[in-house]
Amino acid sequence: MDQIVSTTIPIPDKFSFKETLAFLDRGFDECLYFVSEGIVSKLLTFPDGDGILRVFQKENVLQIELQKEQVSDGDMEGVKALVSDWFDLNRNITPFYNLLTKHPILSHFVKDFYGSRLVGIPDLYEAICWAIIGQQINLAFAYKVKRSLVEEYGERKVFGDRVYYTFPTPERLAQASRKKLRALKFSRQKIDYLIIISRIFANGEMSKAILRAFDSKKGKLTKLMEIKGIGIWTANYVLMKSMGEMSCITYGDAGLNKAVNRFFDTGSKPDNGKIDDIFKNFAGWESYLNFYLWRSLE
DNA sequence: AGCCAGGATCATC
DNA sequence: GATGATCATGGC
Repeated sequence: MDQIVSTTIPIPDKFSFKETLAFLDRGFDECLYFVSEGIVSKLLTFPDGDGILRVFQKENVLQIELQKEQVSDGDMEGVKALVSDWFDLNRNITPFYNLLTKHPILSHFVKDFYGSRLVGIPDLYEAICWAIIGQQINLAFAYKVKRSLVEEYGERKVFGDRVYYTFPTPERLAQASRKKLRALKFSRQKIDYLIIISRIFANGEMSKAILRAFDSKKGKLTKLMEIKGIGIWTANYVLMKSMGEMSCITYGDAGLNKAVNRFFDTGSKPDNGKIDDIFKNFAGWESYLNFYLWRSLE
């Protein structure tokens, strides 16, 4: 019989759980968590077994619940850290809002998305794989490909009337069959990327700790881009979504270009110079502007 | 039906 | 260091 243990996180200034849920539940076929009735739930793996995480707002706190056979204090500390990381709770975004407020064109983002935090992908390996999957295909299709991959190679667990999955481990995907991956609608190129990256992670040659050892963003970008399949877009995406880097721009991003075209009188495809021009007013907060521009497409 | 998707690589100039 | 072809398939 499972235990259910709860803890809370105070709601920080300029944080809206509702906005977080709105981003998490954008209508795509997400397979790694559920959003329903104001509750996010997700399967997590621990060294001694699986657990279900549930997060919801209760008055002025975020309520965190972990359902697991045996919940330790360490588990709860880990889960709190995970949620803070996932929803970027430990950040004072007032400086970003100050920059937005005085911007001639984008100031309305403050009220449009008040309290919207940059929702991350805390697991670096998952973030990279997801970025690879999403390269050059529409998001609806990308989510379907991710689902098929997760259902084939991830861990599956039934809780109540729901089927939960975790993202596949690098060890597992490193040995995935190319033929199967082709059947899951991966291109040959992406199969190569996926397997190479999985081997690198399985061998311990890439990790958050390894990236953190580079103190500059440029160092981290370079390290990531040494890996086949990771270009400028993926590297920035990953640093933004998984490493808490605040000055990332997803150069070449189709959605970013669309949003920029909507608000600025740039030609059809804004080049990097044009993008830099727009982002230079948000030094240190480029990732957030990037995220808000994406959100403006919803 | 045809162009575009939250790109990257390799060849070629 | 700039372009162009290629990858692959679904969405709209």
